[in-house]
Amino acid sequence: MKFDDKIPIYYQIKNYIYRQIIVGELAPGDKLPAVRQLAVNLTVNVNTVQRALGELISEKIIEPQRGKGNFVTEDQGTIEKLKKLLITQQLQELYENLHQLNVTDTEIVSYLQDYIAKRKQVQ
Amino acid sequence: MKFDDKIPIYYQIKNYIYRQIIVGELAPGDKLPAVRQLAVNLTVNVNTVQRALGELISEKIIEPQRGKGNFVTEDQGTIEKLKKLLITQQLQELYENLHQLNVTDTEIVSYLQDYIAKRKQVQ
DNA sequence: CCTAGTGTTACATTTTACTATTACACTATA
DNA sequence: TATAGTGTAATAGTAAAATGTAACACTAGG
Repeated sequence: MKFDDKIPIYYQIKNYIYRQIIVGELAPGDKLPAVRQLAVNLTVNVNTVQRALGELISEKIIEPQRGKGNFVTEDQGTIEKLKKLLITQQLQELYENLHQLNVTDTEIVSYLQDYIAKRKQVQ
Repeated sequence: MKFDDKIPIYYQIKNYIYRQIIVGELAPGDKLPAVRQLAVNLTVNVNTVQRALGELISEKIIEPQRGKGNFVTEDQGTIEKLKKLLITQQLQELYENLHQLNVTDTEIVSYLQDYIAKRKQVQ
């Protein structure tokens, strides 16, 4: 996996697992790959994987079972809330960053529409 | 100044100066605060400021004059290009991150509109 | 010429993320 | 009960960002 060298790897792994859970690649109750396997897949160290998982455990997104593995929470509400939170965070980041560049509300929307339209042309 | 501890400080300083130039707080030809003064203002080390300025110099956004100071480029075109680049980068980041969460093009736009509408209510 | 203000650079040190390695604890199963 | 698969944790080492400090080079003005 390719990482952004401006952001801690453990943090990018955390978001990677967030995404898998939200899109259903990892369904509620599913067992995650073993930490050593994840480390190999992502070409990072076990401790780095563990640091990411540790935060997911604190947030009750996954539940560890010693000797068995890590499992996605069965609580669908938690996952729904997570998805909404992540979306809102993304929107907030865009909004604040563009406002700091003196872009107005209406411009933000129209710029986004232009951007999406341009993407479609290319594809 | 408050920094995000997930992103290098020098990088955040670079973006901070980008913003000041784009919104005109620093106009073309303006002299930036002295590096030691910037270090005090931002409560960071001179070398950290210098690292941020070094990249801005490489990008021709500012021009150093030894013994005098650092000056914003007089080339308005460079600044315009920079603004467009930053906006596009922000849009791309939002787009890709939300798509990874299985959010469709139309949903992205409507979520953004909702977000802006909600912000207005609060204010 | 001297001094204050400026950019530039170098060095040692500290901090943190990450790695490599090893060990320990628990579970399931042959 | 032995073994393989799992999570958990500790230790030591490396790399990069950031700091503290100092020195050097250039400019302007008295």
